[in-house]
Formats: sequence, structure tokens, C-alpha cells
Amino acid sequence: MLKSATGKNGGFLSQLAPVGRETVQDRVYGELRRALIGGLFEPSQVLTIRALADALATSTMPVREALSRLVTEKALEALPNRSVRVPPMTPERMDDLLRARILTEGEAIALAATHMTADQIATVEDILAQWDDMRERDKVVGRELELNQAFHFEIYRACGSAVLLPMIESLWLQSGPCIRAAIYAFSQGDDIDTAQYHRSMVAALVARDPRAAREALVGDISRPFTYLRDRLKAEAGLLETEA
Amino acid sequence: MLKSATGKNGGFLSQLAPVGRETVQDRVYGELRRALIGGLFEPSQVLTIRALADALATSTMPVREALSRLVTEKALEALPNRSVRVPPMTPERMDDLLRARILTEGEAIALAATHMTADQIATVEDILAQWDDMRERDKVVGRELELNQAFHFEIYRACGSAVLLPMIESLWLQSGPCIRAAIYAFSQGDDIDTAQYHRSMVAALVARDPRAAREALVGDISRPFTYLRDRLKAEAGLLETEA
DNA sequence: TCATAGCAAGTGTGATCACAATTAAAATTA
DNA sequence: TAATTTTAATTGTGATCACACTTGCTATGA
Repeated sequence: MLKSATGKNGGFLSQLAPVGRETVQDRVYGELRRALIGGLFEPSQVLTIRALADALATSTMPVREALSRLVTEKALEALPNRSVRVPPMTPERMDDLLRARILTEGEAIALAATHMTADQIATVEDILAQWDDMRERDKVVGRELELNQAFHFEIYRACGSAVLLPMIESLWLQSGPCIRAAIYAFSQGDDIDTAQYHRSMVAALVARDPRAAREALVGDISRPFTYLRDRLKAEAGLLETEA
Repeated sequence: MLKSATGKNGGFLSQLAPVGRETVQDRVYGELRRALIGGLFEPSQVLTIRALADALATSTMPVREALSRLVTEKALEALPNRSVRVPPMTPERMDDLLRARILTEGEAIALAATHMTADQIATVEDILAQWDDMRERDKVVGRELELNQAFHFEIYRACGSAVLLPMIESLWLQSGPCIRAAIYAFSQGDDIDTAQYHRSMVAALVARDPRAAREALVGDISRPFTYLRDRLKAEAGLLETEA
């Protein structure tokens, strides 16, 4: 009988938006992902199921499943005590992560340089414009991380690889807790370098030049890592002289 | 008081092996992983929680957590019905997987070529020798897949990257259901090519030649993919002529 | 004969409970 | 006072149950 409704009087049913069937577990998982990529958790911080369940206003069940999912993709670490924590950050691990990101994201942007449609390039350019706009008007941080993520993933999504994309997401998840500090430090001083790298990337994409695109990307993602690694080593050296 | 036991009369406690504290969930997860990499599940096959729980003689709880873990690493696929299945295999997906594997495993073996110790190389050579030995004595298949996996991962483990290794494992998990058919077809006819590629890889490793190692690896892992892709296309063409 | 409604078996999800293991604090003893 | 034991609170794990949704079958209607 509902079918007759659509048939008789135009389709008023087309006004209705799909209601969506996301499970609680998916929402918890997504929320923890956002927090992790955004660097809301400190490295080495221990996460307990019940505390998270309280904070997210659910039972323990969806939380524990979300946690084990994050452990399998190495976004979190399972301790021998069976508790879960954000992986600690060491210079070696940061180098390791950077190498993997250069490898996979470099390949993705090289693919995107040859695959991207004009529409997709326009979307990326639009994000860049939003960024410039925001920088000019007010120097408030916060949106900056979000726009950076949107910029990169709009490109990676366009590379056409359903296998590469989740790998990259996993790497962002792993490096999130580390690089936030660096990104924040940059954005303090009206970060002109990041914008320059992003402009180079877009230029390479419109020129359909995979090599130039990859090169610009490597410069972009290397900077926060090397910055933070150097700072870590400086701190370690400082501690050594104290002892 | 136990401490006195070790202290007084030598350490009879050193005879005891660690009992291990693997959870049921971990065992279920490992079991499903083995089955997936080994190709025991068909592509597109639907997996139900209760059926698996019965088969593994546990309750549904560990199974559902293992399943969601496998879904997040794309080893399984979540359908809109909320049921879970082995991802179907298409030529596009196979090309996608092969590209990612060439990228990550190629990088891993190139790193291993410069990092590996003599001991680690000896272990790899030993696995190769076991393989030759097995091939000469009896032509029984089954061990073949297992040895192939051991050979590759002994190398990848030696590359020294804690980030790359899980990425590669995830890719094997995803390509497992696809390539089993191809590997099996090869091993039927006394597969001499795979052995040749593996020998080239070992030679490149002892020569500390990253480029040669990468090249041999690419040849090794490309073969089953191209073979199976061509067969899929042939089947598709056959169906077309029938219709 | 075909389509639709109703029924029943099967399935995933989330909540709750019992239990074992860990951790921290308090109480005891040397 | 310091080391050790005991106690209590916290935490993860696995089992079970209730509920909603899906799916396939049967029955009733046009």
C-alpha cells in the first residue's frame, strides 16, 4: 500500500532521508578514531573500558569491541596486563611511521595525479581556499587539523585504490598521538611552509605530474616528524646532561 | 617463599615453560586468520557467529570480537544486513592487492637486504632447504603453503620495521582467499619457477643487493596473481559467449 | 496463478552478571 | 621503621539473556 502512495501522488517519499543504521559500536569506534587522529590522547595513556563507557554514555560492550578493533590496527597497544594504552612514542617509531607514510601516501598521490577528475581536483582546491580564508580572518587553531586531514584524504580517496586507503588511515591513526604537538607548534607561528607544500601538491595534480606530487607530499609530511624527532632527541640529551 | 626455592637448590623452576595467557578471543582470531590466509574460506562465503562458535567450541562472545577485528583489517566484509562474509574476488581487487603487496613487501625485502644478520639469512636458507627436501621426497601438498609463508615472513620480520610487518600481514589476509587456487595449481605441476624466484631472493640477500631482492620478490608474488587474473577473465569471456 | 500478508526460525547487537586477575591501600609482623 | 601479608577496589573476560531485524516459508487473498 505504500507503493501506491509513491505511484499516485508524485513521490513525497523521496523527501525522506535515509535514517541510517549505524550501530553503537560503530559510533564508539568512530569517536575513538577521531580522538586518536586529533591527538586528544597522550602517548602511553592507559584507557579503561568502564571509564570510556561512562564518558560515551553506553555500556561496556560496544567499547570493548571498539578497543580490540583499534588494537588490531595498531592504533592502540595491548599490554600484558590486558589493559590497553596509546602506544608510546619513540624516535625509532616515528622514523618507522614516516617511512611507511612516505611509501603509501606517496604511491597514492602519484596514482591520484593520473586518475583524478577535474571535479575531484576542484574539491581539493576548494579545501585549500578555505584554509587560506581561515588563516587570513582569524588565527584560531583547531579547524586547522581538520582541514589538513580533509585535504590529504580527498586526494587519497581519488587514487582509486580500495586497498591503499585503509592502510593510510591506519597510519594516520598511529601517528596521530605523535604529530599533534608538532602541528600545533607550526600553526602557532602562522605556518607558511605547510601552505606552500599544499599549493605545490595541487599544482602537480593539475599538471598531472606524479613525481612532483609525490615530492611535494614527502616534504609536507616529513616536516612535523623531523621537527618532533629532533625535539625528542634534544630532550633526551638534556636529561642525560642532568644525570 | 618461592624465591627461596630458586635461590637454594639451583633453579628447578627454570625447567617450566611459560604457561602463556592467550585469551579465547585471541585463539579464535588466530584460528580464523590461519583459515583465511590458507584459503579455507571461499570468497563471498558468509560467516555466522553462532556457527563459528559451535565449530570452535566456545560461546559467541569471542567469535564476534574476532570477526569485528577481521572486518576492520578488511580481511572480512560487513554487509548492510549486518552479516559478515569473505570479500568477493574481482580482477580489479586482485590488481589492487598486488600493487600494494609489491609496494610494501618490496620495501620490506629491500630493507632486509641491508639489515639482515648472518643468522637470519641462515634461517631463510634453512626453510628453502626444507622445501627442496620436501619436493624431492614426496609430492604431497599442504606443507607448501605453510613453508611459503614462513619463507616470506622470516625475511619481512628481519626488515626491522614494526609498522610495515602488520601491514603486510593484513595484505596476506586479504589476498589469502584469492591466491590459494593459484598456488595449488602451481604446486600440482612440480612448480619449479617459485623455487627459482626464492633462490634468487636468497642470493640477493646474501649479496646485500636491495634492488635484486626486490626484483626477485616482485616476480615471485606477481605470478599467482597474474595467473589467476587471466583465468578469471577467461571465465568471464566464456560466460559472455554462452549468453 | 500470482502477489501479498503473516508466521517462524535464525541472526546480530547490546546489557548484565559472575569470575579471575590485577593493583593499591591498609594492617600486620619482624 | 621497613618489609610483608591481607584486604578491598578495580578491571578485563566470557557467558547468558532480551530484543530487533532479517529471511524464508506458508497461507490467504484477488
